[in-house]
Amino acid sequence: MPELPEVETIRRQLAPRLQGRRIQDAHSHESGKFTPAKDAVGTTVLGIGRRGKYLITSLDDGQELIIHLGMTGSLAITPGLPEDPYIRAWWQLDGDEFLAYRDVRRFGRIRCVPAGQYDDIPTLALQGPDALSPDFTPEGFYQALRKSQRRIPTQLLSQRPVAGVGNIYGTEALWIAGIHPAKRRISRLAAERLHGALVQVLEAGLADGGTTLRDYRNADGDEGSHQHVLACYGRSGQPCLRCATPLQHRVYDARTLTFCPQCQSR
DNA sequence: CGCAGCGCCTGAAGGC
DNA sequence: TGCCTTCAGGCGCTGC
Repeated sequence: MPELPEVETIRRQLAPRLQGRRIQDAHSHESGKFTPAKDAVGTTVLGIGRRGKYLITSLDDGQELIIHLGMTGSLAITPGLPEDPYIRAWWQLDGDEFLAYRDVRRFGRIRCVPAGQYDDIPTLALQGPDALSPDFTPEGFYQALRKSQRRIPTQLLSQRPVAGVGNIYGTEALWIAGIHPAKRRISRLAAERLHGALVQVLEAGLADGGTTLRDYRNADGDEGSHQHVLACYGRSGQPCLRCATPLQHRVYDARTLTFCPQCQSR
């Protein structure tokens, strides 16, 4: 699933190739999740940014084209239109190139909105500071976590205390910080540890070009490599890399969380 | 307003 | 081999 490192990898690849390009035409799957793709036709791309897991493309008519990749979304610039039943939207660029949005499970979402107007995209409107921005501070993170009584992993996935974290990197960070996934309140010190762990795992994931478990591909169609160094996610039953205790997994709030029963205390 | 629960989706994997 | 069930889970929506 594309989380911050995967989305940022794609953003860095697309930015130089999309900037200044005119969008000649567009087409989308009939679902309302994707039909706003057409609203970008006739505009020119000014630049492409990112907030959390949202790609935000600035257009020269004052709109922003907003893309969330969901679980299985990917983007690629192609010389023609690929024969692929899972292309849910495409934009035709000048020079007969296409920006193609592929999403097998259709959990992704495309919107076109006046710049900065995110009322119709609640998660984007309400999300916290991007995890790799200077606005993500240990103290601010601690204060944000204190506002909710939900379990810490659930809070992370809500995007409200911090933006860009999904189950993979969240699971890794909780393992590094030694925080049990059932916890609802953590100390200031633990919040500082979790803050540091989140930055650490997200930067490592980005340096590895993301995590490819099954679907994720970058804009060149390549896999990431961070799946080879995951310490906790997907390793239930295998020995903890710190203490050799077998890792366990349990479902909390409809999400599977893997953790070390020894190192991650309640 | 916070939050729990559900629905959206489809391919892969496991059981029989 | 083939059918069926389960699982993966980010996010929007509904209703308490």
